Amino acid sequence: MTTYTIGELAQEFEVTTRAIRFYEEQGLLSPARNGQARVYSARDRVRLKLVLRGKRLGFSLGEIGEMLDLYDADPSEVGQLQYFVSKLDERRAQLNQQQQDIQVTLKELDDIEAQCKALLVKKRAS
Amino acid sequence: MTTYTIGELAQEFEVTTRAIRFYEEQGLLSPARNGQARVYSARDRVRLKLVLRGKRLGFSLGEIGEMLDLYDADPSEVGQLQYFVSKLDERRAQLNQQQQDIQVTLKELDDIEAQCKALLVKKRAS
DNA sequence: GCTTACGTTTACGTAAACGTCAATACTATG
DNA sequence: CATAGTATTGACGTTTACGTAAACGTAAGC
Repeated sequence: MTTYTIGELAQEFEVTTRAIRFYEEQGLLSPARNGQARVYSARDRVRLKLVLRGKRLGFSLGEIGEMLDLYDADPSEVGQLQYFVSKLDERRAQLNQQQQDIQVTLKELDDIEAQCKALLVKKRAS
Repeated sequence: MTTYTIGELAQEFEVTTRAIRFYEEQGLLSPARNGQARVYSARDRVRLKLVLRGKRLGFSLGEIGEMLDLYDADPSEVGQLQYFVSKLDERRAQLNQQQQDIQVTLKELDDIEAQCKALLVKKRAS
């Protein structure tokens, strides 16, 4: 059962220990303790990974928290479960929107680069 | 030559006028004036659209500013042009990373939803 | 000419996401 | 055992991206 110190995780994921502690303060992580020192399990590590992925996607820590809840919640009541599925759809819609945005933007970058290359050829000719 | 008032744009894109003025303050927009009133051209509208798309992708206004520069800059010197292309690649890398993140996340959402549906079937059976 | 609607600037307030000390504790090593 | 390295908990500071209110200008309609 491998564990990690806060410093190890910070180094692996290139974040500061301050950030990791802050995520804990926000309820996104809850590592065990050895005395007063934090001890991170494999599960904690995965959660941190998910947090950082969420950040790269531009989600707030609050939203990321909701997503983490989706991952490990076990909705016992059917009503809750349906609310749950609606939350999933919400996320999916956001992510699909992002995908579209990205594709449009990537295409635009291609166009710009093409113009640049054309310009370079022109310059080389002159 | 169609133009827009700040209120029209705010309504169309569902942002506050305050936000639009703030984007201007940050150098992302520079509408013309009629007296002291702002007058937005089609180009300004496009830029606002790009700003909002950038936001949906989680970019900071600073980064969005750089991207806007990429769109309409005309790099006259070759050195600048190469720096330019490197900037483009940088953006592309970020967007590709985001695409990967999204696909992984979407797949995970699918898995979770499948579990939910299985759970619903189970409940219906009981 | 007064109200209503929309616009303006100026300025202070605020939430989010950490950064940056400071003071202290634990552990390992020469 | 003294020092170096890594940890801890406050607590205040900072940046970003606006919100919010105040005080005022202007054009339209009754």
